[in-house]
Amino acid sequence: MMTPQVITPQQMQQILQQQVLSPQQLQVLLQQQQALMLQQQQLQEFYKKQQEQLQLQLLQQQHVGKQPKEQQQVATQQLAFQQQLLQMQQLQQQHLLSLQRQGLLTIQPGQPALPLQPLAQGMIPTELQQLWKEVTSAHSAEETTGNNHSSLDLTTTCVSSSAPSKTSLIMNPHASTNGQLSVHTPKRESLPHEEHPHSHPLYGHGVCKWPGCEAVCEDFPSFLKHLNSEHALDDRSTAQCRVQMQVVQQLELQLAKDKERLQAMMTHLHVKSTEPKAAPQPLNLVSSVTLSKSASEASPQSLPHTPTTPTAPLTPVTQGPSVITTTSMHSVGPIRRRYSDKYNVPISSADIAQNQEFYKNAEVRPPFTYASLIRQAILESPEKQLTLNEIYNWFTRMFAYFRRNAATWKNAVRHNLSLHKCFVRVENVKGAVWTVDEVEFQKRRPQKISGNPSLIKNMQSSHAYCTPLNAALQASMAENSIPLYTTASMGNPTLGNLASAIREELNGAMEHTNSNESDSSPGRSPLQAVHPVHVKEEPLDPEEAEGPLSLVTTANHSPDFDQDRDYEDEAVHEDME
DNA sequence: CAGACTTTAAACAGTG
DNA sequence: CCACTGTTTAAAGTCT
Repeated sequence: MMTPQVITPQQMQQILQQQVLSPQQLQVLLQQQQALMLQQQQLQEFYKKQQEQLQLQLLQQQHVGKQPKEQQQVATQQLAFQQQLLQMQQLQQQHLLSLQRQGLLTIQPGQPALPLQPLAQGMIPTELQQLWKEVTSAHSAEETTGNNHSSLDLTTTCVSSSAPSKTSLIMNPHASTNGQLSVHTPKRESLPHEEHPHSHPLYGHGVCKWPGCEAVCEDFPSFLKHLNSEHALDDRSTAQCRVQMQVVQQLELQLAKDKERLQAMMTHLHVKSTEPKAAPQPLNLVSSVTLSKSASEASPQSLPHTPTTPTAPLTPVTQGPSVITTTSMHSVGPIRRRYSDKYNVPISSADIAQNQEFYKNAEVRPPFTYASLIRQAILESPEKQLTLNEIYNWFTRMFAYFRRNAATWKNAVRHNLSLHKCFVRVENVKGAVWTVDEVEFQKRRPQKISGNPSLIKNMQSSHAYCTPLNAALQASMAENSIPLYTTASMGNPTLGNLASAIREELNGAMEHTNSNESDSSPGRSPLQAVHPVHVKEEPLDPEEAEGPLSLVTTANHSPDFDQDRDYEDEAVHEDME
């Protein structure tokens, strides 16, 4: 019941500054959001039915094609089909969740979300990196058709090819209200809460399901009261609606794509099912199971004591559509992964910098070693030296992930400082500060980042085993998510710094080449030029909140920003939101 | 398989 | 005594 995807007032402000909806627009959006919930249910049903339908068809095909060999092929294809369908189901949910969170994090309303450009492919947090890679390889052919994000004509794509009449029947099992699947523009009459007097898409299990809310409401009237008071037509709600709208758009876009894909598969099987070539993803039927399993089981392992992810293991992906949890991050990101090994991703500092915004807001574990992060923290400082506490502060400032489990990662930081020769402790007038011995650091560059065992295990279980199956899902996630990350503000002066550090890490990990540009001039990435601010201020005073930096992270209790202890308690606070 | 490396945990000492 | 800092050891896991 944690609500990690809280949208902070500051974020709200930012969003609102971009654009504000008119009440009319808001109305429409509200309806759309409600309809989205319905859509989800309908689509779930639809996919299930569709799957059954497919099985029937394929069985028939088997009967027709007598030869055993042929049957085998068909069976294989069938399985692949089932995978695809399962994928789509999961995709629906995952996508909703993820986008919802991501959208809340970094969406910039004024900016069109649709130009799906691979802006941040190198630095996409955690799985998104993999996702992106797989997208670009597996999905690259699919040119973005997605301008008509608003139309979800299920009836045309999937259905038409094979079983038009039947599918349309099963499409909406509880279509008592709208007869056909009017996914696109929800009709007033079809709103769920009008079907059932006391059911509301924004209300379930005694909690308000307004994105980021989850206030407890004992009964429906109190919920309505809450809804009217807390989510009235104001700036905040407006902005949240905007976000939700983008979520919907992305979902629709993705769905359209996957439908297309499915149709292609179906068409392919229908027309030439005797073709020697097997289905696209013949390998692992288990993977669909594994996917959800790994998502739910691996998470607790990877974040053993992270109060932020309690819902991850507990919330199966098959939850109701309106449930928004940390699962939305799809394994919550604790997967540490190098970007370079398997994929030679060109990495631009822009990518990195843009991604930093993500890490500042999302509790995703940054895919960098402690040593790299520490080094970067130090190099970012005006005098290339930091006290331990300042390093702590940098971590919490720059990475939402490090606002929790302070005992753990702080210990790790200290451990790294002591352990690595590249970190040199210097006695200062005011105490001891830590510096970086760049030579030493470079020495250890060539080796690869391995990272947390459990994390890696997690990654492997979910990636290696499930890769083929996940392709579509991942593709969709990546495709839709990436732009969202990248739209965030670029004004942070330290972006370039971290960017360089990260680039550093990447360079080292990739080729171990040309590693001088970044390390010798830590803050001088192109991005930094835009914002020359930071480096000047408060070399030693951790209490001082640094203007641009603190605004996102401090959300609920900005004054205490630099006191890490607050972050440990943050779970409690955030739950109140 | 060994070695290098990272992460996490924990014990311990010194200091204010 | 406590909290913080810093050092050190150990275990577990990955990667080459």
